[in-house]
Formats: sequence, structure tokens, C-alpha cells
Amino acid sequence: MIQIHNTLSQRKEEFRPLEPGKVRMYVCGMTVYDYCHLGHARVLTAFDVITRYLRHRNYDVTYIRNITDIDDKILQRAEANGEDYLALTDRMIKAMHEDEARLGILPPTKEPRATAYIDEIIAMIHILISKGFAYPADNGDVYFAVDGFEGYGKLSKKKLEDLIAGARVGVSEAKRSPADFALWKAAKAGEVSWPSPWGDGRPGWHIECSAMSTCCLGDTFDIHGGGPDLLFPHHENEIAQSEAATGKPFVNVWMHAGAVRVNKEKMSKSLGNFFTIREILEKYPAEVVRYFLVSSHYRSQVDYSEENLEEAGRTLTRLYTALRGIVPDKKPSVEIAGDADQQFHAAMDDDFNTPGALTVLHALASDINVFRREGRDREASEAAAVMVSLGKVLGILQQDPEAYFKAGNVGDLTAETIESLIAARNKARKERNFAEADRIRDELADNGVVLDDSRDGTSWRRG
RNA sequence: GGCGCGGUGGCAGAGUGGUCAUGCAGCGGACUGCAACUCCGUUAACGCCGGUUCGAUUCCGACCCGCGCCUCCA
Repeated sequence: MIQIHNTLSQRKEEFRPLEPGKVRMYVCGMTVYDYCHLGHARVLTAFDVITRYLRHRNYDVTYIRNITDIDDKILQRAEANGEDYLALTDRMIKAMHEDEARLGILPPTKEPRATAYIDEIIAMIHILISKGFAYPADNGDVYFAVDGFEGYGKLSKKKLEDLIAGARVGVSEAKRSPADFALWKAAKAGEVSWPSPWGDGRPGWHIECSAMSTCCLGDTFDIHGGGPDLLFPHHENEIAQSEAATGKPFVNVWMHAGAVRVNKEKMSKSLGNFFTIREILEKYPAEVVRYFLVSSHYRSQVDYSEENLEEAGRTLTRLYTALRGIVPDKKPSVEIAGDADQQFHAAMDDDFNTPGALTVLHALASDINVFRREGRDREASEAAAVMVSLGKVLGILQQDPEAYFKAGNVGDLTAETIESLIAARNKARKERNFAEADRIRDELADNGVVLDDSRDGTSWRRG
């Protein structure tokens, strides 16, 4: 039985999909006006692991993650860049896919774009107006009337009075109530727009997700996820729009990832500590970044820092070290796989407790090391197979260990140079010229290469 | 101000009403020419104050501190 923390009820609940064996999940994706940052990576990774695990548990998962390809920020950025907004969004979507691939994020089942759903969005707005939940305003915008929807605030636990009382000055006068939000925004002169019954314009931010999710998954679906800052107003508004339009419950389980901080400070552009995925991948291997993300629970806050990433790297190195030089056995025995599977599932069934799941991988690494020491090669190989297969569910440990150790971007010696220096050092060792041997080892160390002597010879890694 | 989340050993990070998290780092030992890797052993924690209980880090209450959202933001 899988338990999932539901933001709506604020507790863990037994997960029961609407249709047995099938999971329909929607996650709010990127607004493509800039490169993906670490916060995106966090959400992407969290729901990637969730999808992988559900599939591992034999659920047929339909995973929809949208792309917001029209909105104010996109238009502003395109204008600032002096490029067409389509050129901008194309570029950013391509970059996003590259970043995802490097982090081992599997593509979603479908990746709908807002601009491809304009008809559906207009149809939904139409229904909302006809049911009296929304109204066209004099300025050409269409607004959702928040006080007409009874459950407003149930996700974010906010009261309408508080929201109205707390509203900033300068609220658009076209709105009947300050908390009302736009479904359709009238186009300013020269802006990209689509025709609608209320005049030329473009969709508001929230409505696109209501339209795309219900079109792709049905009026009611199992899981809706996203970043922590989308909880309000975005997700609250999605519920209002969708439930008002369909008259049915929108989503059974709401899931929100934890925030990312940088050196214990909120990551924000004004603080100048905003990291894009590609910036980070220049400093750390992608798998280390992924390990770092997976090593804390998806709902907790993580702190990005050099120290934490380096620790993640050392830890991942330990796991790969156990795997190094072993051909994983294709069919691990029940004795070897059974316990590990059971513990792994126990952790992951409990609201996707990835740190707990990693403990199982560490235990397997220790087992492998002991088996090897005792010459129990067959068991070592079986344990390695289990480790790699469980690692796959978390999206780690899928590289060839040698490739992992030698890839890095540390130092600038080529593999050939390193190998020849090692040969020279081993010659010196054989001649018991340890001064020379150590000199060579130091030289390699200065270039970020760590040596490892064993009976079978000397291996190396970039550390 | 409103709403929500959290405070665990040097660090990261799970979890539990009563013997172990785990990893990194540290310490002692084995291995090694010396290291590295690995193994064996080991140090060390549950913000503060009350309450419930035979027993609380775990449950309840107050307090202190931190964080997030309330405005575009994953």
C-alpha cells in the first residue's frame, strides 16, 4: 500500500487511483522564458522518481507535464531580446529538454503547450461565464469571480476575507472583487493575440492548466503536482476554475515539492543567487546533482551549497566504488534481492521516502564489499545487480562505473597521459624507487587524479 | 498581520513511545612500501519548559527560534 501526503488534507493518505492499476498525473511545468533553474530541477526530479516508482510498482502511469509558452514574462523577455516570442520559447524548450536529459529526467507521457489549447481554454471560459462563475469586464479581460465558488481557499487554507483585506493597492478597477483573477487578458496594441468572443487576447495563467489537465486526463484525476510556490494562487485557482466548470472534484491528491535554498538563503534573482541547471552542471556531474536532490525527501527544503554537493559526490563515489569491476548478475537470488526489495518498497511506499530507499543501496554496497573481500564473487555480483536495478528507480547508478570515475571535468590530463604516468609509477614501484613513485602519484593528485592500487593493478578516478 | 511547515550527533538526513537509521567527516585497528579503496571497531543527537505514561526525541500544551506562501516565481 502506497501512502502519499496530500496537501489538501495535510496528511498522508492511502493512495487509491480512480481506476485500479492506472495513475493519471499532471504536473505544472515550465514557463519558457529563461533557462531552468535548480527549483525546476527539484520538481522535475521529484516527479520523475515518483513516476518511476509507480511504474516499478506496475502502475500504468499517464504523466502530463505542461509547457507555458505564452505569458507576460515571455513577451517581455522576447521584447528585451529583440526576438520573436516563438523563437524565444523554441530555444528555451530545447534547452529544457537538454537539461532534463542530462539529469536523467524521463520525458512525460505528453507535454501539452498552452498555445495548442486555445480553443479548449476558450470553451472552458465560455462555460464558466454561462454558469455565472466568470464575467467579461469593460476592459476586455474576463475574470473569475472568486466569491461565487464556495470552496475557494480549501487547498491553501486561506479565507477569502483575509485575501481581500490583504490585497495590495492598485487592484484593477475592472475586477468586481480584488481576489478575482483573469481568465482571459485583452491584448494591447501590437501584442500577439488570439480571437475570442470577448475580443482579441490571450489566456490567463491559471486557466491553461485547468484546460490542459482536464482535456488530457479527464474532469477528475489522481495526482496534481508542482512547486511549493504554486500552491497559492495557481493551484487554488485551478481548483476553482475546474470544479466550477465541471461540477466534479478536480484532483484527488495534491503534491508539492519543497523549496530550494542557496547557502541557507532563499534562491532569488534579487539576491543574485539564482542558479540555472546548466550553470550547476558546469561545476558538478549531473548524477551528483541528482543524487543530492534525491538524498532528501521531496517535501523538505533543500539547501544548495558547495559543501552539500561535494558530500553528495563523495557518497555517490562510494556507491560506484562498490560496483566497480563487477559484472552484475542478471538473476539475483531471492535471498539477495528479497530483503533489499522489501526495505526499498517499505521506504518508497511511505510517501516516496527516497533517503530511506538510499539506505538500502548503501547496505547493498557494504554487502558487496564484504562479499568481495571474502571471495564470494557470485553473491557480490547478485547484490550489484539488485543495487543497479533499485538505483534505476531513483534514476541513479546507471552508468558504467569506469565511465563515471573517468568522466569528470576535474584536471586536464588526458586518459592516455594518466595511464602512461601510472605505468611509469608502477615501474618505479617494482624497482622499489618509492620516491619516484610517490612523486608521480603527487603529480597526478595535483591534477585531480586519485590512484587505487590493488592486486589486479592500479585503477584511477578523477576526484 | 493571516495561513502553513520545521527545529535530530561536527555536517547532511530518515525515523520511532522502551536494543541500530544511513551517509560524509573524526578517532582506533587491519590491509598497503607509504597511500587510496575496503573491512572491523568507535565517539556523538533529538530547541526550551511543563503534562500524559512504568517509560518520551517520538503524544499533548505553552514558549523560543528558523523557513515558506499571502505579488511574477518550481
